[in-house]
Amino acid sequence: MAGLKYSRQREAIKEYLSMTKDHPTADMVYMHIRQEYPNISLGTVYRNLNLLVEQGDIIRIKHKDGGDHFDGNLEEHYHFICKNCNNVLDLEMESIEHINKIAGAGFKGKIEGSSTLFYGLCPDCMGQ
Amino acid sequence: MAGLKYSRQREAIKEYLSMTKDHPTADMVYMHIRQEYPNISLGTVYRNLNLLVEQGDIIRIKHKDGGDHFDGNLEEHYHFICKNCNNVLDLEMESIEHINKIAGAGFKGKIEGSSTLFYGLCPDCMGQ
DNA sequence: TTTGATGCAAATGTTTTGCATGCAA
DNA sequence: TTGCATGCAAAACATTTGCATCAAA
Repeated sequence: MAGLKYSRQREAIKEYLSMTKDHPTADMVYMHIRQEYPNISLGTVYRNLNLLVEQGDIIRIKHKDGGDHFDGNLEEHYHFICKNCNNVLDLEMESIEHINKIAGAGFKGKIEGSSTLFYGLCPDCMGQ
Repeated sequence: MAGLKYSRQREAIKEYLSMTKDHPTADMVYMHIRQEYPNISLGTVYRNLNLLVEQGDIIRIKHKDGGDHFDGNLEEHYHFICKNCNNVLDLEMESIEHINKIAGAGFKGKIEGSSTLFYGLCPDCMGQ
């Protein structure tokens, strides 16, 4: 009954997010896909981004300023936001999945996961 | 030159957030403060919430659905969001501050902090 | 053909802002 | 008095949604 149909727009969005190392917002995705599909609408971009997040094909990153950012990199990794330039970077670091056990220790509910966002100054902004 | 002036509205907001165990949104804060100050405007609530976050008097929690939530509890603690009822709960758990060191290990920038959000099912939603 | 996906535009929900007035210092 | 804070309303954003049409299956 689910019945998901193929759409080239959705494929293009997924493809773009899996290739880029940026962490674009919905609007940035829209701007990019528009180069290939000039008629695509922002609504379609939003619909597909939500769909892809639900399916687990991409990750949604809640950003302090403006809207959400999206990431097509499915390998376990962590994000860093520079408080100066606001860029989102990938961090190369060992897993911190153990924090879920720590959180679950005294909790009567069920911890299914967690999302961590690191912040500070990125390499480029270090020298002021 | 900053010159911050006293305002009873701001005090009321701060007071409310430091007392309640809920994690209200801007609108919920507005509704509550309105009982004491019927003329307060939503704009004032937003202005003061932003101000208090900047000053470190309260914490902003980015929630999946709808707007941000706010917390006046300044002691180090962690938050949990139930994927079923969407409530925000405080978690009693040991510190996981060490993850900042882990993140900083191979990073050329500067990690100043992090925010972690746990999610899953809360005790009330466990039995369906 | 049947039904999900799209483009377009209008609608929604949240947060910010301009401005005249109020109030703290 | 000076100038930050407020109330009000309009504006700015980000995101969602209704609907007629398009295109997979």
